Amino acid sequence: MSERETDRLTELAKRRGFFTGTAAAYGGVAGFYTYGPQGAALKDNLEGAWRDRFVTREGHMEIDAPTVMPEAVFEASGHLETFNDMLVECAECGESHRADHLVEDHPDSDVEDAEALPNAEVADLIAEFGITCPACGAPLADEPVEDFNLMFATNIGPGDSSPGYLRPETAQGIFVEFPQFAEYARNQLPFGVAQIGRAYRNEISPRKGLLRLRELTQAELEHFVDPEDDEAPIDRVADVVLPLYSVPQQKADDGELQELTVREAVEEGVVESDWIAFYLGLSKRWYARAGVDMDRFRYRQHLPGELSHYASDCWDAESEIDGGWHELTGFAYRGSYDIDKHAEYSDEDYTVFKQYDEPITVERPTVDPDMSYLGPEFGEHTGFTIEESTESGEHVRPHIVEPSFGVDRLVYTVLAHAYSQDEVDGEERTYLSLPAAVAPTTVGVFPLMDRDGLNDRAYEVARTLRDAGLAVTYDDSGAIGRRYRRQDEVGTPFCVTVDYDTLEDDTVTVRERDSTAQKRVPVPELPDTIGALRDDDRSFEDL
RNA sequence: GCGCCGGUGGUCUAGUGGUAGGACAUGAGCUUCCCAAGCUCAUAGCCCGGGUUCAAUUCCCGGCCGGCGCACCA
Repeated sequence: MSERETDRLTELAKRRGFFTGTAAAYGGVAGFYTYGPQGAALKDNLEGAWRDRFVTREGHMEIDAPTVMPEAVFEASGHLETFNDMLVECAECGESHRADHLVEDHPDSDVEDAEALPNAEVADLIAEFGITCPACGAPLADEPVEDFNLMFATNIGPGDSSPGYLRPETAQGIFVEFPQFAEYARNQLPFGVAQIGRAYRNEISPRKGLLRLRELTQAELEHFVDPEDDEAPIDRVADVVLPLYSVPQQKADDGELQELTVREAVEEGVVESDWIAFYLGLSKRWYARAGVDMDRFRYRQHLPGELSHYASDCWDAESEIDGGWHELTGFAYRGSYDIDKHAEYSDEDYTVFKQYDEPITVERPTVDPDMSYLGPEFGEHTGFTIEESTESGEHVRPHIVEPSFGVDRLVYTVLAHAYSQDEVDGEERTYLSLPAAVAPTTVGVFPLMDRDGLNDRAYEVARTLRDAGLAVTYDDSGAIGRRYRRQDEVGTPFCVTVDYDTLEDDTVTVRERDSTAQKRVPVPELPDTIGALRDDDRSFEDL
């Protein structure tokens, strides 16, 4: 898609009600978009499709956690520390730099983790090394080092004694409640907990419409697995071909993708975790059905320096828009990092009890003194004993496999990949070739003429289709061709027209968006037929 | 956050130191028996604040928003 076409998409999105910048009446605010009726419906359908695929059909649990969490949660998760950038601003040119990076990169410096130091100390080091602004060369010695945290801060209740943050990812809402969710899973690994919800990141400079937002929607799945015993069910997706862009390929710098099946990727070790490989396969199929163009799609492995603080390996699903690649989903292998941290910072038990096949006998020191009795009697000389005991299992910390989908980016990709133009009867036509299952409206219903009872009959047909649970738009304004074009622009896959024959034989025409072909269908069959077309149970050609 | 460019009805755009014109879209009506036809009428606009000026949509400064480049993207 050319740059020009992206501009056209943005224009169409605003004009037709997919998305628009928020609060334009007050000058607008960067990084926030409001979905109009079409966009909200599309997004809702994509979320529904995600839920169907990654929750319902996998037997996982879906939960709904708050968007505001107390500070302690993010102390434990590491976001308070690592989601924080140390910035120093040059007084001369105004350029902002990562203060910790400047200190670490200085030739005289042996500091390796400046980010862990207090800001004042980093400022002192800048002065000590005589570090100058990389942009203009002015000394930075007297400039303060300030935190810029990408989390939105707030206060819980009155006053500032109880700080909280808007979550930067939905995941922590799952991790922090892990003990409870494990209980719901009857303490049996593996199990998955999913959540669709908003997350917030106070981006320095949000851009590119829906691709980089300050308030975004994530669909995240945290799959808790036993790293020793649980194997991914890759047989289910073994033959799915993955377009892989691994670290070695990225370093080779020729941009070549490696096309491997899921099974090959695992067996050849290109994708280290069989669980990650499984989700790459499952997701690829799902993306294709959701309307992502598989010719503009790849899985790219994170480079070592790119990995998040919690991840040991990560693959991103990326889509191509306007010649650039954009992340859609991160498939991260988080190890047991998150529940380790919450176990460490809280008093909760973040383990699952794993029963051995055979109980084992161990010797270990036990201490269970009754100090109220022993203390006064023996003073310091309270001892402990070694006892033999039988253990039937052990407490383990599961590893976490996390597919984390950016819903807004998916919406944008699907729209960009659906954007199409062709010519009908010598007239240029713009249409969105959205899959019927995710299109905001499934069927448009029109009277050929707004008279002679056609309108009343058409309205009845629309009513019938709505009663069947279909998303219907009724339109009786202007010429029929104009109404077709309107629906084309919002991606409505089918249009039903009530004409004079309808009054005679109770059939209507069904017109398909992409081909503009038409077929006659009896009205009584219409709800089932349209429903089957939407669900891909029937094809238009076979009508 | 920095630099460059931009901001005129819902959308696209013309133009001006004396408050604006078009196209498309939308609504009403006429016409119209399947793909943005035509006619009539109607609704609707100079991003915000400050400065210069008798007068600012226009010139200047700042802000906000957008595009591009840089930085950033846990």
